[in-house]
Amino acid sequence: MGWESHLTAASADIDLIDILWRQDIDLGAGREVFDYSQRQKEQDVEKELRDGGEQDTWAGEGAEALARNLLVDGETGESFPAQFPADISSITEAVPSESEPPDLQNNLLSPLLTGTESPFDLEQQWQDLMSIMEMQAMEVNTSASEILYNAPSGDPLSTNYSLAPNTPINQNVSLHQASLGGCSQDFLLFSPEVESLPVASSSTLLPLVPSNSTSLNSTFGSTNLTGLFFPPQLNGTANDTAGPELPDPLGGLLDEAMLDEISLMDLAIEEGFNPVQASQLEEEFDSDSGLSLDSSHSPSSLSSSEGSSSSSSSSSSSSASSSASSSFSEEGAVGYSSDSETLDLEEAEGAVGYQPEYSKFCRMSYQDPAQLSCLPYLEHVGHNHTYNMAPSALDSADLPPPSALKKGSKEKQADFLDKQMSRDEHRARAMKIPFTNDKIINLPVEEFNELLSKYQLSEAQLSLIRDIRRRGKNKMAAQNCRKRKLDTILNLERDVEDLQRDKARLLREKVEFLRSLRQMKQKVQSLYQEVFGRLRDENGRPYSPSQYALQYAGDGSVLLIPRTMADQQARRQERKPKDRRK
DNA sequence: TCTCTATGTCATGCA
DNA sequence: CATGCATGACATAGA
Repeated sequence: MGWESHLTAASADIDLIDILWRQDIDLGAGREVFDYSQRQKEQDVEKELRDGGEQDTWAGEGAEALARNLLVDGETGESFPAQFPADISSITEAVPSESEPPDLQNNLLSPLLTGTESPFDLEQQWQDLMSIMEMQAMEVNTSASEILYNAPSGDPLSTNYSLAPNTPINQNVSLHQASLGGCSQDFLLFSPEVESLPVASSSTLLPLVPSNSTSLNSTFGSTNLTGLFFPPQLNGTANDTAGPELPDPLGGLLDEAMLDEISLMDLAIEEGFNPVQASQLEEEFDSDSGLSLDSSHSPSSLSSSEGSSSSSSSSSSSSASSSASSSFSEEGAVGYSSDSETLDLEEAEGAVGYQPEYSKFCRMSYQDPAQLSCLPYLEHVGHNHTYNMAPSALDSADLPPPSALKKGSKEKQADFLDKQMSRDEHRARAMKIPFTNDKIINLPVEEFNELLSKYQLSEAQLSLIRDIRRRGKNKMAAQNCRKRKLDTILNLERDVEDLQRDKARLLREKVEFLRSLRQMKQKVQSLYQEVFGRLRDENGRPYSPSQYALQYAGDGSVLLIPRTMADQQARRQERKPKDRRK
């Protein structure tokens, strides 16, 4: 499909979003940029980013163009701002197309062409170019539907790039052999639309291939160089004239899944990374982390695999749990807080088992403290069973409650002590249990059984003791459990923070990679212009960029092919990744 | 009075 | 099987 049709539709079309996104892959712009629900919010950000300079322009230009109907490349979906560096704009204006008059091509000069440039320099540049292509091949080759790059493993310079034997224009002209005119003033730049060439067009082919290796297969598997060589600005100039859409081979360097997350986050990072804002943005990105998310921001880009912190957190929490448990044990907390509930004698005499309702119905004015003080177990009443109260605090906390002001000091104290006792302590007192709850609960089983054997206890007393022990242990267990749970939550929060930091760092690195990738593309582009501009036909005249283009074949050869064939091939190959995407 | 938090307790499962 | 521990669920007190 052509880009124009989509652009004219210009509505919220998913296909258009896909296209724009794909074409902006090499620009570092994520799919989110094209999300219409998000676009409005992002426009301001993008505007700021664009204003920030050329470095920041590329990231959001697709969406910007979509929103403003700016110039958008019909092939790549890439828009370009009106202001260009002079050299770039001159190039883009002159990029030839079928509808452009040929004389426009004369405006183009390779910016790198100089009369003093030595052939060695050119070779060096060509070597660089081939190296880049090889890198590209390694990344792109894995995709069957992707344009095939079968870069030669050998030294690129050792490759003999020659024209196909049956080309009507020239035969066996390698790039080395091609007459490299010095600084031709009327050097014509090529058009960026060219991508590749169909097999059937071999008769019109002008392959620059390694010696006799120009198989049609390799030609078929050739790769668009123009998308690689031309920066988005250049591609954008073909908007009005060009037909075929051109996938960017270098886009294959970037995993789609990875690029899915490029968006506001990246932009924010590139603007000047703010960890706090980044974290907030990440939360909006994130669909699975359980954090506050806004899926409307990027419905199509939500990566389904936000790093789960379960593993790390579980390990850390488990360790924390053990530490928490041990630390808790060190506290020796018994967990007896104030509880004024007590049992009456009736219960004390007749209680067989613990009845929770008793504490509600039997709230009573217990026995006279003076009497209780005579009981042997009362010597332990003052024992600090308060779970979270320091002994000194307990000792000094003898302020009587207002209700007890009229009572005697002894009574007040007893009342207070009574309130410090737990229900089980009250029950134990009521049942005349001859040892402390602390012992009941904390003694080891053997010692506990020994203790029980020392006394003649009724069945009711034994039952209560067992209940006290059970409840006491469970109380501590509950406290440990809650502390563990709290620690787990804290560890998870810490893990989330760490992961957010890691994510922000990775995004930062990604932006840097994209930036360097763009620079590399620009370099390759200039090298392409350099090489193409120095090619000469049998009459010593340069090839017209509107009619020919260089094409990188899978076997490492470079072909000089007619643009019409390349356009057809480009259309054919453009459909593949799109179908694959669906 | 309602809500929230801390704590105790029970039931249950596991070791 | 008894015991202890862990934990979810519920109840309750108190701020």
